[in-house]
Amino acid sequence: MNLQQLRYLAEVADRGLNLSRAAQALHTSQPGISKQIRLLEEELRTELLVREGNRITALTAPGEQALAIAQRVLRELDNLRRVGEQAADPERGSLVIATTHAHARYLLIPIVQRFQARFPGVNLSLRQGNPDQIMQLVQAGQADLGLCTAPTVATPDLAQLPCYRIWRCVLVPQGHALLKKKRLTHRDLAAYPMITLDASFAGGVAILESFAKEQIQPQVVLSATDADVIKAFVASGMGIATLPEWAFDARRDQGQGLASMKARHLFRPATSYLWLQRHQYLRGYAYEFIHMLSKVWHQPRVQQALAGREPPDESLAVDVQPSFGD
Amino acid sequence: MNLQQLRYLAEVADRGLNLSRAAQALHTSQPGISKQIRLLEEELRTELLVREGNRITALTAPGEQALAIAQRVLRELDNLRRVGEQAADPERGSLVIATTHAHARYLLIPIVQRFQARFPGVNLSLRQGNPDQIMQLVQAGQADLGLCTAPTVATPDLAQLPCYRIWRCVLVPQGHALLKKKRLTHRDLAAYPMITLDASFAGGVAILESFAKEQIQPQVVLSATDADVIKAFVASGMGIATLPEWAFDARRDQGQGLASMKARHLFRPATSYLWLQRHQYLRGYAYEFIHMLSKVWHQPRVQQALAGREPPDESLAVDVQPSFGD
DNA sequence: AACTGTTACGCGTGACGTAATGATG
DNA sequence: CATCATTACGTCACGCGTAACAGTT
Repeated sequence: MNLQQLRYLAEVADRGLNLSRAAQALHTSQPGISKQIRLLEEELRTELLVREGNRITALTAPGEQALAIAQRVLRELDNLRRVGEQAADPERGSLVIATTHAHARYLLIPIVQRFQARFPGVNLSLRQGNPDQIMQLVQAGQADLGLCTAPTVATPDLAQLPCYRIWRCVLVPQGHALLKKKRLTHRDLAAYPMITLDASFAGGVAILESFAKEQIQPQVVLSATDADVIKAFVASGMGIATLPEWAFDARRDQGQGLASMKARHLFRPATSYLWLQRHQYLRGYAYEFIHMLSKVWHQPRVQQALAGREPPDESLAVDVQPSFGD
Repeated sequence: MNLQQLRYLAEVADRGLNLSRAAQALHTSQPGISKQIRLLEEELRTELLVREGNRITALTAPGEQALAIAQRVLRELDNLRRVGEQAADPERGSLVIATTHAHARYLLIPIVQRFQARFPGVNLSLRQGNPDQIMQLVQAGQADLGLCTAPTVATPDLAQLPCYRIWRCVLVPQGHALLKKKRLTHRDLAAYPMITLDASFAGGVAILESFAKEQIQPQVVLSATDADVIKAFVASGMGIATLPEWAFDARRDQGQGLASMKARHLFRPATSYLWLQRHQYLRGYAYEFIHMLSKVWHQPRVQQALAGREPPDESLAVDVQPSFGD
């Protein structure tokens, strides 16, 4: 039994049960993979792979379990490496954050700047995606933390830290008829074509549900995953939209022919969460980053949430104060 | 990075940070251990052990974390081996059960017999101890399952499955004055010297608390960890005792000059739990054994409890029906 | 043919054990 | 001097790569 064997098994599974590709990905020879996996099977006295002819078509039942174990072990080895890095140089390393366009563009920019100034040695990278993709990245250990509203699929092994409370406003072109209204209603909005967030975003779904509750059918002409795209469409007169309040920058967006209207009485706030893999070691600066995101989440509380068995209280989510640091 | 290095690290920690003893325990040379640990430290670029002169006196902070990781990895490797064994021969293997004397002697005997008949290839072994020791065995992976009332110390990573509801009876010598009473009271009992379970047993503590609630001070002359010892003392006239109802065998114990009296109105039932290490793979026959213990705990429910984040409902504990299969 | 996985074989690294050295109470 | 840990060194095994082979599409 051998670490390589576990690495090989995991990689083979990752590459669609193709030894050649796994070998390629690991920069090693293909017979080596074959041999080591056979040795592992021999030691366990169990076939892990289903071989048909000269193909591998599936994992056996014990193979599935072995794979799960291998993945856990490999994750722990990653953690061990991080422990070393943390001790060797706490200020140097990398941090991968998976989040949505809107969070990255409007919330993270000032935070990222402060973080970079504080930790110039940390290689910070952002990955964008929809909530499902974000969860997947965090789950797989390809991102250290995720930041987005709750996704449509349940995922185990992820801790869910309430972070921001997101109020929506309504975005209209300047000079739009709605601007004369003192207090918007669902019915007012439904009179105009609407642009929403993609259904993979909780924000998008929540808005639609709030209309459904009023028994009103809004006319959705387009859905997008990018707040800037939505703005551009609204500016071009294609319709009105809802956006997080902090995604509207009065200073700049007014120059683009846009105006925003309060809508807190129409839409309940969404919550965006910080997502962490329970079994992934976090570098010290990752805790610092989280603390910069929300003062609520200092290191001991994060660790408690990671260890804890029930999700933390929703009320820990804080309102976002608009700050355009760019 | 290497499995051996992790094994060595764990063993060194286990042997009081003594390389020589670790080498001895692992049937290998002492310089080998030294070398490998240094290699690991070199790779992580961090000292894991605190060396003073030519002694190792402590683990560094990263060393502590590395040790924890190493232990998790080693546990997973154990699991991997078990997966192999399970697949290779589901009916052959070993099963270690840690429990108290009373459970072993009065509850487990018939179950063990049935289990042995069903799985003659399984090497079943029982380890006795008080609840704290039992938890420790399960926690360390030295026992596959524990069966006892709740211990005095909290332990993480253990799942706690309510199993039995234990009613107590009062044990007196035959012809004892108390036998004339129709319905016992705390005050009646306090008039006689009493023999209790050791304080490390929840049972022992619970009985004393029930007296405390009545503001009555029983006169405890002796505490023991063994139901048979208690019986012997009672038979010899040293005092009266409380015992689980099923620990009194009318057929046999009456011959020994003992009698039992109902006391369900005096003492609330205790709950005994099945304890499982959340991260330890259970062989198929282990689930069978658990099912024999209590029909309530079939495999899917056990697995759910292992994965679940909150302890299962207390009401899953069932009354024990006395059955003396020996 | 192109692509798969397995078997055969030779090479070199690296883990191990023995022996020697160093350090400490 | 007994008891540790570390350094030095020779040996052997094992993991790896190349090459040849075998089974599918």
